[in-house]
Amino acid sequence: MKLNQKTITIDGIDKKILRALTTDARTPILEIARNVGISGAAIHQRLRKLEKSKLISGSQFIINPKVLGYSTMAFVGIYLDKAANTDDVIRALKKLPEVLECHYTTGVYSVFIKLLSKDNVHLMHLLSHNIQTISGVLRTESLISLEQQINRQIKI
Amino acid sequence: MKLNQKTITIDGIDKKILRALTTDARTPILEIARNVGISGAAIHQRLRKLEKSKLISGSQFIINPKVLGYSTMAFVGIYLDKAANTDDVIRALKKLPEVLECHYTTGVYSVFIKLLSKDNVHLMHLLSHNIQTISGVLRTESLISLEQQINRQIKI
DNA sequence: GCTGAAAGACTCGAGCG
DNA sequence: CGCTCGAGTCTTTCAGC
Repeated sequence: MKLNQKTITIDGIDKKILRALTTDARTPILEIARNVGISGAAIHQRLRKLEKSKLISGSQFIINPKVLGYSTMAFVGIYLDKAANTDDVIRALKKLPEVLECHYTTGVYSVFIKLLSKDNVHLMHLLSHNIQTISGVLRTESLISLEQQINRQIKI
Repeated sequence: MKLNQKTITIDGIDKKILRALTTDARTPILEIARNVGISGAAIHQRLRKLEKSKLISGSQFIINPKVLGYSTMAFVGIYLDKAANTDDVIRALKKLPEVLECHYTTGVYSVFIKLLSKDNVHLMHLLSHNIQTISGVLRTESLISLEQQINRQIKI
């Protein structure tokens, strides 16, 4: 398999490593080693190669927001006025921990965000007090996720 | 800090553990142990408690899609016809590896997805050949992310 | 909820083919 | 270059308090 950046080649062993570690970042490397039939050190070296190539950009434990009381996910399209400084708006959005993603987008919105709130009251408060009050924001359009059925990374 | 599920309490040490491991899932537990002043075994036990409470729902290595040639992220709102079986549509979307998220939503769309494509040609192909051909799908509206400035988890 | 100890696993350097 | 081997460190489990 040929890749983009500096044409790294990943083989079946690399794929097995990636599949194991994208499912569970704490999978014992020796367990993978036994499955593919090479030493743990070799797996470790391949991992460093994959990290160096930027194919792996890190690892993280996944927090379940529901346990923290965050049960409402919403997507919000933001309209900016012509004079708005988009960078300033992004900077203001970064300060809101509830904002998980923020995108410059084509289409009717200038900025499109994904956020988590505790409930609809909290969402309304975020919109009216924290987002619509940002200088340059004209208005917003929200889309509430009632249920998320797919959440995954790109397949390797 | 009181939490939702069975009112688990997490203290400052738990927060430090979580902050370390949500940043890098392979952070040595003994390093965290030295920072907070208790034994590695104690950290480990707290981790098991956090996992048991479902506050931690797993861990994963993060794949950088750009290195795989996936450089276009898009959000697609999907209109379904009245007779459409939403579950069947979701099932069809699950088969497309490019679809990373899928939500039932309020508002004009029935289903809202986030997807990754290699480029605009690939995106157009996905829309016209793989998504708009799903039985029940009336039409779609796309929003292309030109740049993603925020990508994070909820703050602990 | 913590510690200490032991077995197994991780990580890194050195060196082989 | 990709592999193995081995030494030092880290993880994980368990008994005990």
